[in-house]
Amino acid sequence: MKKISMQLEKANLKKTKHRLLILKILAETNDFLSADDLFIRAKQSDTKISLSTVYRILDSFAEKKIVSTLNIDNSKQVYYEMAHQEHAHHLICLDCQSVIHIKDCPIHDYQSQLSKTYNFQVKRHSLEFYGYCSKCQKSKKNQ
Amino acid sequence: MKKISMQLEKANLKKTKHRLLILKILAETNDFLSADDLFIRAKQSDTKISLSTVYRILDSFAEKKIVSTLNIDNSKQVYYEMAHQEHAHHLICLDCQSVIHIKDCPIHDYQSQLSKTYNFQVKRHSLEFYGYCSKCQKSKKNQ
DNA sequence: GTGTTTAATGCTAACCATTTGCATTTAGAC
DNA sequence: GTCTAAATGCAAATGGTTAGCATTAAACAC
Repeated sequence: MKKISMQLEKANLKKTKHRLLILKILAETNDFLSADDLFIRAKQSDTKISLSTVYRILDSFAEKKIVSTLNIDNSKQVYYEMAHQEHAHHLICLDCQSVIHIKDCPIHDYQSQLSKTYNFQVKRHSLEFYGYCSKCQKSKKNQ
Repeated sequence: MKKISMQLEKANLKKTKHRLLILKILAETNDFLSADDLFIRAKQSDTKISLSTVYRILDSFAEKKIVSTLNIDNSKQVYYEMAHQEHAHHLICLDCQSVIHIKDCPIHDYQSQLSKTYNFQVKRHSLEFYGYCSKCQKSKKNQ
């Protein structure tokens, strides 16, 4: 059995052609994609799909931790990628929207210290860096 | 001259009663407020105001750095507070939505290191912790 | 103060990402 | 193949935010 459909099996989700298609698209890219990005790519295959199905599939995948989501400040859309096993942070380019993954997490120790100081039970954190990627730094100089 | 209206002066914004009102409401609270929260509070004063005015005022305030914004993961609304001089992070309660400010920033050094490693020019970062505040931890236990 | 100019406001409709309701289709179990 | 619950398509609804345009009000000159 293919690795991709195994994910659905493990998650106890029915293997539908739409779910397999969305999984395949996600598996083929390293970028974060919005629901609409996925919808557009899915339509390009010969499978017919509706946008609400894409949303419903993404919701179920998020619940089962098959995908992870990224909320970019000041952007209204949610972005999705295949979930990695590891906790990660991101460098987000303000110009071209590209995202660089960082696997290293500098604040795990800090977090447990926080919990004590504020008596706050931290469940997760989000740490995102915004700025300009090397490509966009160059093109800005040339303007 | 009052401190509040001085902010408008410094920012080169006309002193209108609506702007002064929004500033006053922001100055009176330590919480983050959504545009709608502000709209509701503003209506309770005797000044007539429309929601689009609230949005426009907040946009101008954000541009002039009079307010700072908070984007909470999985929430569609933007939250606003009077801008503090200092960079801060937050503990956000998943239950009661309360926000605790943390002035300490654990990643300034890390950030400059990142810039070198990835040749990425970091302009800012957002670091938010999600979990349960002490009050909500207690009420969860009692359920 | 009055007049003038330009920005701010109110109102309504538009927008965009996302969600929902409901009828139809399909996967999976028998 | 039959059955049943879950998945899907479609269209309409939702919620936060933005835009267009006519009206009002600051700010500045006089």
